[in-house]
Amino acid sequence: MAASDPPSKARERRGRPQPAARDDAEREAGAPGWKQDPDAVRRNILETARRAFVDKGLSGARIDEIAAGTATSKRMIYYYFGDKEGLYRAVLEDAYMRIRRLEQSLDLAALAPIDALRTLTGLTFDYHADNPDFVRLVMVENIHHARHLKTSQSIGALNHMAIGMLADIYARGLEDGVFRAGIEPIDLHLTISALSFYNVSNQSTIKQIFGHDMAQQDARGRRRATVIETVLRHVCVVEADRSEANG
Amino acid sequence: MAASDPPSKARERRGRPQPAARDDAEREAGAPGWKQDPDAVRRNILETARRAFVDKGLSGARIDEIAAGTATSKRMIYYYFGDKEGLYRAVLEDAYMRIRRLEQSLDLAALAPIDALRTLTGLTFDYHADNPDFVRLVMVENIHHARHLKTSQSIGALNHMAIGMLADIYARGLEDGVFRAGIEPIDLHLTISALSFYNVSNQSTIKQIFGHDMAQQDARGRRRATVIETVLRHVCVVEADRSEANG
DNA sequence: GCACGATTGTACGAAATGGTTACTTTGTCA
DNA sequence: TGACAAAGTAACCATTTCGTACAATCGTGC
Repeated sequence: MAASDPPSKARERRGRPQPAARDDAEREAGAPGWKQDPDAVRRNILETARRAFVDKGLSGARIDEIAAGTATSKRMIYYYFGDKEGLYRAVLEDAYMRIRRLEQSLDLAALAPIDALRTLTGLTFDYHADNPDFVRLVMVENIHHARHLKTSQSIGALNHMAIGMLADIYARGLEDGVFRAGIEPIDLHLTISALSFYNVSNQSTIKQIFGHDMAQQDARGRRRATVIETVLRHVCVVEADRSEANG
Repeated sequence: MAASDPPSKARERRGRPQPAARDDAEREAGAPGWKQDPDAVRRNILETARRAFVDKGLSGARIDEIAAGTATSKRMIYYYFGDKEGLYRAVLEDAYMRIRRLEQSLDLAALAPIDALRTLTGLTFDYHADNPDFVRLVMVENIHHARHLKTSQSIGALNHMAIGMLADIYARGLEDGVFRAGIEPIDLHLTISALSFYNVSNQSTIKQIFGHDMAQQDARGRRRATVIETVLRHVCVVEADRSEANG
């Protein structure tokens, strides 16, 4: 196997190759030297690819277009990611890693159950609205029956901890007597997710059919409040203080 | 323009061509004669194409595969639909026509506001669950930024009447004093839609990540009740009789 | 039954696309 | 300074895929 071969899994495992990459600034300046920064090249490719997959879907995205959008070349895409599916899987894994990191940074134990639920719902809503790329990637993956999620090593045993957090909040709320009994945490998660996800995923068709632009700031703000209110009303025993919903 | 040319719009408008098509039964029997049934051929193509687009997306679906799945040939696809996008648009239009027809057949004026809302929500949930193809088509269309919805003549001014019905139900509920004030019908629609849609659209990833199969009958039934309950709790002034949700 | 036009299967072509090879450029160290 | 290895590029190749030309087939009116 020559050095210029596309990296096999064995090769990748053995040790990370050290390709050189022009730093963007240096490249534009036309400076003769470049820094060796494989990670930057990887990230650059990943970001460009994400935009493409998110915009056109897996089959719709074109490797040549992605290559043209990067600071490097098609050769490097195959060098780092093997093939189109490998690139897509890397993009997907990256997206899930991010949301996982965010979840891990959350600590709602200090808040009262109702406030914790309000906060978690608001954050979930905001995350979706602020990261349409993530939403669209998940859409694409669902179109493909989550085939890549299945085969991905790193996402395989992901098991979002959102459920764990929700279960915790819910248990505390039950104990305090502010939440009603008989609700499954997964069900609660589905409700929060659905209301947050749909707002981004179906923006285009909704706008087209109803002329209602959910991306607009004020529409988004109002919708956010409604979603939080809906979730609280669903869980709370009595109509608790949900005057103004905030994160 | 020769007779074998793909039909231009002008030609289609001038008069429907009358292609012959073997009836499935006759074809399998190897009978020499066939009935001329262009509509059946059209429907057959449309149905096969829908399955393909729904399964692989717009770019992922292959014309040759679709042709192989029909009772007729690729030639006829181009004969009737011009090109791949034309075929896709026809599939999309067909899907929206169906849901529109369903909506028009609804008459909830006879029901009390709460019952009407309960019924409408249940029907919406059921329609989505029973027609995953429709849901996936809308997903695909959203991936493509509703580009084809924009350019479609027949869907252009669709303006779902679901909003109108909701507005009516809501107004009556307000009058009766059972619904609280300050809710936008469009907002209500978004909530119902989101909760119904997500359950189908994200089935694959949810199952993969949480091991929760939303297609399962009992899970679906429980979810249905939850969705109805959520909507009612959102709208009703007090916790109305929502013991067991039924359509 | 026969001619004619409508309908359909086959085989093909051109463009696009994923993937690879051969070669140049750049950094480094004796 | 010059040779060598690592990194990068552009041209290339094989295959797929959309779309079409052509001729064979079939129903229908005379």
